[in-house]
Amino acid sequence: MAGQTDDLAPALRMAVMRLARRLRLEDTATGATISQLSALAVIEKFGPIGIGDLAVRERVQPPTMTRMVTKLEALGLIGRTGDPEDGRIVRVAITTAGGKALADSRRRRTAFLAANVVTLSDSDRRALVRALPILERLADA
Amino acid sequence: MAGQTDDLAPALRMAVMRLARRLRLEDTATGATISQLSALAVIEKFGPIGIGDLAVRERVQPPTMTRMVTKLEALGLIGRTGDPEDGRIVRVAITTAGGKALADSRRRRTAFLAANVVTLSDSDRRALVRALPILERLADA
DNA sequence: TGTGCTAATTAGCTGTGCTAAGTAGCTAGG
DNA sequence: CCTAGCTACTTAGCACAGCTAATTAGCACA
Repeated sequence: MAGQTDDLAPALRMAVMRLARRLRLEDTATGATISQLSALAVIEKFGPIGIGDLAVRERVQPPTMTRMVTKLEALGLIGRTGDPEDGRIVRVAITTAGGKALADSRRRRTAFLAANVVTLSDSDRRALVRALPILERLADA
Repeated sequence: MAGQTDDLAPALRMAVMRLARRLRLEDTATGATISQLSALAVIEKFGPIGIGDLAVRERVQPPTMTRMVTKLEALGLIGRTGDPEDGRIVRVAITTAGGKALADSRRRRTAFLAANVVTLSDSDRRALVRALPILERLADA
């Protein structure tokens, strides 16, 4: 048992990286990429939001977010609006097309994982449900 | 309960991607990158291995692996050797420098996750231990 | 011999991360 | 008022890692 928990961090690390890479592959049909859609989801949730705040939430440097925002805007999925009170701030908000794309892609992107999740036993699924908030906490640590 | 499991796939997807991105950031001091070290670990484990097999194991296309191998060789972490029986095959094996680098980096790379894992309750840790093989299975599905 | 298959590579594209440096706007002190 | 410094974003340029398409080299077999 000691060995199990001692090895937990490296094993978890490897499993998460592998699964992430696997999930990344299941994208591609969408037009937008995983990272773009992740940012889009944050934009949808947190309304008109500044580039810097968005970068912090996505744990990315501002220039990276500028580039992603530029691409999302070119795709018509978001709109840039200036802040009326502070001319330095550029706020971005999701468009109706963006919301639709997000909903569509959510369904599609989840398909691979869902298809495999349904093959799990109830016990395994419960274990994942239990582990999920812990993973989220680790990601935000 | 139904809601929990219905939402499992998308929520898990998001958590895994976020954690993976976070882990990627904790690298960088190493000299080699996450992907390179991941490949290096496979090379260490599976001895002299062909580029194609390596690519399959890492779920990557052959050209990607060729490039990574080239870089690892330039760093002196692996060596290329031809297969005596089949001239098409290029086998790679880890060097002593590579083994050392791998051991060093494993310690370092795991630090972030380990540091946060120790703050978890025993119950949470057990939940992760339980979920780990399931994540691995999903990654390999 | 030569045809077809396999393994690896090369070439070139895209996306995503970074840092450094530049621009535009706000804010506070003189 | 105006300038000095700070903040927000952008631009420019680098590296890595994924991909596909096309090429090179070697094997196998008729």
